[in-house]
Order: sequence, then C-alpha cells, then structure tokens
Amino acid sequence: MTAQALNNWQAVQEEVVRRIHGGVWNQGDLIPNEADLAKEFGCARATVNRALQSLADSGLLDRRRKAGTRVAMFPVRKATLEIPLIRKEIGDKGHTYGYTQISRRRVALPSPVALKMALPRGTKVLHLLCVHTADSKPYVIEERWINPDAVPAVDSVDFSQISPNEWLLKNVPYSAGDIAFSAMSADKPVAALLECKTGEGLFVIDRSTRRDTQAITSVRLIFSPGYRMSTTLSFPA
Amino acid sequence: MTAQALNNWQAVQEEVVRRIHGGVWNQGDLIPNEADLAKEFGCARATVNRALQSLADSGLLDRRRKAGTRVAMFPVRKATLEIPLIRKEIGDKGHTYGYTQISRRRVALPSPVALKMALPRGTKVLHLLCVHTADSKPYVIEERWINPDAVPAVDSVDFSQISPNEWLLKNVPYSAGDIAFSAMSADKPVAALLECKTGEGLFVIDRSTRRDTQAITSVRLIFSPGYRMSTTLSFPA
DNA sequence: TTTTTTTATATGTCTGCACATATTAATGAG
DNA sequence: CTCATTAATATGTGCAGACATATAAAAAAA
Repeated sequence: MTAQALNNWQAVQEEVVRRIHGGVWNQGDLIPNEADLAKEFGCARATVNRALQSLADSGLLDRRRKAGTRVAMFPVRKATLEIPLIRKEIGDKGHTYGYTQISRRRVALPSPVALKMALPRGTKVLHLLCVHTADSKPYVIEERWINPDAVPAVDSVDFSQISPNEWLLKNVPYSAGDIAFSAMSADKPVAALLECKTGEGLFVIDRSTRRDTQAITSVRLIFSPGYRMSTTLSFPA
Repeated sequence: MTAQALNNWQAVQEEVVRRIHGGVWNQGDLIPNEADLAKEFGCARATVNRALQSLADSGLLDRRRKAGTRVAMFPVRKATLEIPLIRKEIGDKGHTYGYTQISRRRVALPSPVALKMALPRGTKVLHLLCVHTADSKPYVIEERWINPDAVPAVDSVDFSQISPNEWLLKNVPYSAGDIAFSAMSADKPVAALLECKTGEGLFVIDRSTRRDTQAITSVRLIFSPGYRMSTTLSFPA
C-alpha cells in the first residue's frame, strides 16, 4: 500500500518524531528541507513548517535559516509549570482556604531583595507577612515586598481581607518577572508560623515581577513540609 | 494620523496586550472575533489567529470554538524550566565536572518508586547511587532506578564511567514523563554524601520517564544546599 | 416543560503563492 | 592569503480563500 498523505501538522510531527525514534535521523543530523518534506508528505510547506516549528519549540530540533533543520544534539527537556493563585490551588485540592495577615510595615528595602527588585537599597517599600491555610493548617507563608511607586493604590488596600497574592494578580495582572525555586531549612520563626519542627526542609519560591523596567513586587513563598510542585515532561507523541 | 496597518502577528499581539493592559478589554470580557479584528487591523485573519493563539498558549486568553475569545479571568502564569544534562549545567557555570558511582545493585522495587513508575512492587530493577561534583565539591546526588525490561542494554554499561543521567539521555532520548520539585531535610547518609550538615534544607527533583506506557526510569536528584533553579516569567510584550 | 435535533458561528487548519530575512557559501578585490 | 562583497538558500511569515470542527443557541419534538 502506498503512503497516505500526511495532510495535517500533527501527523507530520508524529512522522518526524517516529523517524528520529527509529534512528532514520540521528542526533545532530540535518534533515531534509521543508519544501522536500512537503513534497514527500503530500502537503503544503506551511504545514511542515508548523510541525517543525513546534518541535523546535519543544527542544527536539534546532533550526536556523539557511543552515536548515537538525535533530538536537542534547534534546533539552522543558517542563512548563503553571503558577496558580494560592487560593485557587488550595480550593482545587478540595481544601478550605484561609488567610491571615501577620504583619504590615513600611520598611527600607534590605539588600538581597533590593538586588532582586533592581531598586536602590533602602528604598521605602511595603512589607507584608501572611499565611495561607488549607483546612486551617498552615499551607504557605507569603513574605511580600511591594514598591509603592509602581502601585500607589496599595496604601489604601486592607490586606487583612485579601491577600497581596490575590490583590496584585487582580489589580496588576500582566507583568513579566523572574522566578526561582529552592529549599531552606525551617528556622524558629518560620517553624512557628508553619507549625512544624525547626530544621524541616521547606520548598521555597522567590518571584519578582515588573512592568516594563519598573519593579512592582517581590515575594518569597515558603511552603509547609511535604509540598510538591509537579508537572509533566511531555514530548510530542 | 490614521492607524498604521498591523500586518505582522507580533504587532497584533502587542496591540491586543496593550488593550488588555489599558483596560479596553477587561478580565472575562469577550473580545471581537478574528475576522473583525483582521479587518480593523488591516491584516489577514491567519495573522490575527497566530497572535491570539500564542496569547492563549501563554495563558492570557481563553479561546473556544463558537464561544469566541475572552480575556482570562485569572491569567495563569507559566514558567518554562529547561532541564539540562547535569554535566552541561555544571560546565556552563564554569566549574569542572566530576562524577562518582557510589553503588550499583539489582533490587526489588520499593513501593513508593513502584508507584511512580507504575510497575508492580518488587519488580527487579537496577538501582544506582551516584554523586556529581562541581570543582570537586558535591553538587547533586543521583539516585536512579532503571527498568531493565525497557532498556536491556543497561546490564552491559559501566556506570562508573558515564552517569546514568547522561547515558540514558543519549541512548533512550525521547520519552515522556512526570517531574516534581520538592524539598527535604538532609539525613545522615545524604549529608555525608553532600558533605553538608544534617538537617540542611535540600532541593529535590523527582522524575519518571516512560516510552509509550512502559516505565523506563525514575530518578531522585538531591541538590547541595543553596541550589536554585530559576527562570523567567515572561509575558508577551 | 424537558429533551432532541438543527442551525449558525467562531475558531482551527490546510493550500498555494509571495516576499522577507538571516546566514552560509561563493566570488572578487586588495 | 585575507577581507569585503555578492549570490544562493532555508526558514519565517504574510495573504486570500476554503473547508473542518466544536459548540452555543435556536428550533422542533416529546
């Protein structure tokens, strides 16, 4: 039987992956150009383009104009993490969400945070410390710094009613930033807030966001022991 | 002056983002359909489609056939992490890479790992314990389980010369899987391997990979204190 | 009323063509 | 032989038009 035309981009993608799996094209190999593949598969070049572009996005192929498309030497695995609203994350797990503001102060920005926010050390910022709970048990500590120059409205917000996490997402929703994942050991004050033993290993997320180049906020989330953040490493079929 | 035609998809994307930023379209709002936007922007519908599809991918828009396109209620932030080869990660940081195999045994799969690999508890697998070093200092512990049914060749590989991390990536390169990030507290044996204090908070990555539905391998990476995994949270312009 | 069927509509994607752009390879000047 | 210039080429992206597909809403049947 003759080959059936691969006339949709997912089928083309699958065939390309099959050839790589099967060793027809090996790591580092140059594969035929789009026009030739289109002719072979019996579809338009745009269809091949879509398939290959998507494979390049997922790290399986390297493409460069004129140089052509080759199978990546080290296929970089990419994991996409969805960073949810804390209240939503807890609700989705079937727990009852709760929230407490621990403290709210105006402070001079300490050096390490100043660095992350790219603001002069000592800039006056709003500092908030809060705890989010799931079924009344501490879930995560939110330690937040907000640049009031970027968000003047914060001064009139009552963060004992709504968490900075949620208020900022609603009111300063579209921003870019950095995020880092790490671990720390629970010291006394943290252990007290999370109601765990000192010395427990805790999962930490540090995030800084900005609008254009203006720093908006920086936050450290310290999760209760046992927290896991998981996702899938999916490769195109 | 009249509006200049937005005749490339990035410009269209920027304009859409601008309108959301600017409050022209609010969270939850239905935006005009592709045909109308194309007419307004002076470009083809395909161009609008490309722009909107990409914004939907990044979580800013929700799209459904017939229902149309609306601004996401809670813009889900997505962070894409690139999971590099350990040797490459250490090299890229300017350190000298080193590697030691601590132990290699055939064992019956313990329950928690069996669960992650979706194999019967007690299945005979290859268990490896190794340490990767940067400038001779422990960088990460690799504790690995390999299903020999999926990768028969492992029996003849000398993992004192090449790490399972690297050998598997080269020899079983394209697979899907799960990945999870968490934290643990260094117990005695771990602290000894990483040359750190017991009780230190350590960053942990658990990963299981499979080909189709067949479990290939599961690994736990336990990083030295201070390790951070970072990336950017980027929103389209 | 409630359930099923039909219809209208917005997105999804393919085709064939054209031109833009990056970058390698060939060519020519010094 | 070396460096600058030019040509060739693979990918990147645009356009108009067509049909596919999911699905919300309207119409018809129970």
